[in-house]
Amino acid sequence: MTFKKGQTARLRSAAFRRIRADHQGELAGDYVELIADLIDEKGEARGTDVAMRLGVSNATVVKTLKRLQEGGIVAQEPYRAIFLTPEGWKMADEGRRKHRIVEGFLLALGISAETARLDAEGIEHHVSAETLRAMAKFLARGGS
Amino acid sequence: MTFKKGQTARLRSAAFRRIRADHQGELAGDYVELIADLIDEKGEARGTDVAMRLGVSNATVVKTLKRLQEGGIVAQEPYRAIFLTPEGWKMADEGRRKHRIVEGFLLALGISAETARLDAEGIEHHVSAETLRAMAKFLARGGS
DNA sequence: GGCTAAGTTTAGCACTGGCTAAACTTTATG
DNA sequence: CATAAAGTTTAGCCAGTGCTAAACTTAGCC
Repeated sequence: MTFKKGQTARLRSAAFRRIRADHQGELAGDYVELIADLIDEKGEARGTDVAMRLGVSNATVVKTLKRLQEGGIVAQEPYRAIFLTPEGWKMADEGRRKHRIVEGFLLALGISAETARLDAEGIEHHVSAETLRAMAKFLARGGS
Repeated sequence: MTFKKGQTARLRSAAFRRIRADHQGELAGDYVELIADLIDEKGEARGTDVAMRLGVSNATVVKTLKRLQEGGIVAQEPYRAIFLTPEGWKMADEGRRKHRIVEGFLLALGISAETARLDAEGIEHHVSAETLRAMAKFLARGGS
């Protein structure tokens, strides 16, 4: 996504550009959070578990992990469990924090637990720092 | 995609499945809303305007419009302006309604106008009917 | 130790959504 | 009314994210 600037810098397009950028990081975020959860839960993350929880095939997981590995976010030896690099852990923790706030916020709004979980997963990657702060504040003062 | 290793995995993967489905419709939604806005604003929607506002190239717009045309959402003759089918208008109106609610909700939360606009664009496609209802209700009672 | 089941990776395909460059059509101007 | 400018389309490339089927590795069990 190399947009060489110049007269192409239209204000209106900023939002859509950001969304496309968000989507790029979204998949990485989902993988990393999931891997972190699996490690916390069961001590290790295996490709099959990741595939199952994301609802994709093993092959897709392998391919994606390869990209994430090149990005220095995860580490893995062939046929072995998946680990997170320090960078990966940082990303996972940020993601989980965001997730907690968004889901908690939706619950405070009166959304059902099931929907809150589903919606939070989608919304979490599109929430700016400012909005996240507002949600946290809303939560802190008990949803009013 | 046969995972019967328990309900937990199935439930978790549902969220990610929905997000992938959302993303598919997201692009269509963006195009259609934008085209509707352009028609309302200037009487017609041209490819160049769409490209400019979305921040993508003309060629990308042409290719995407072709798919949307096959989906019966937009109509266009070569070298002419873009129109929406009745289906397209329905989609655009729903999208704009959603958008208004989400953006209004963020403003009511105390988010700045600029951020509200940006975030709403991203969030709008991931908000369930239930959450949208809650946001509308929150708005209706004046943000409390 | 050897077999088999489970788990993992590779290979190859499809589609989406980006891009640039070049060709073509429409429109505006002198 | 001819031609240049603006707008649009086509062609061809690339990367990401999904899939299935087949090959390979690891692990569990006689």
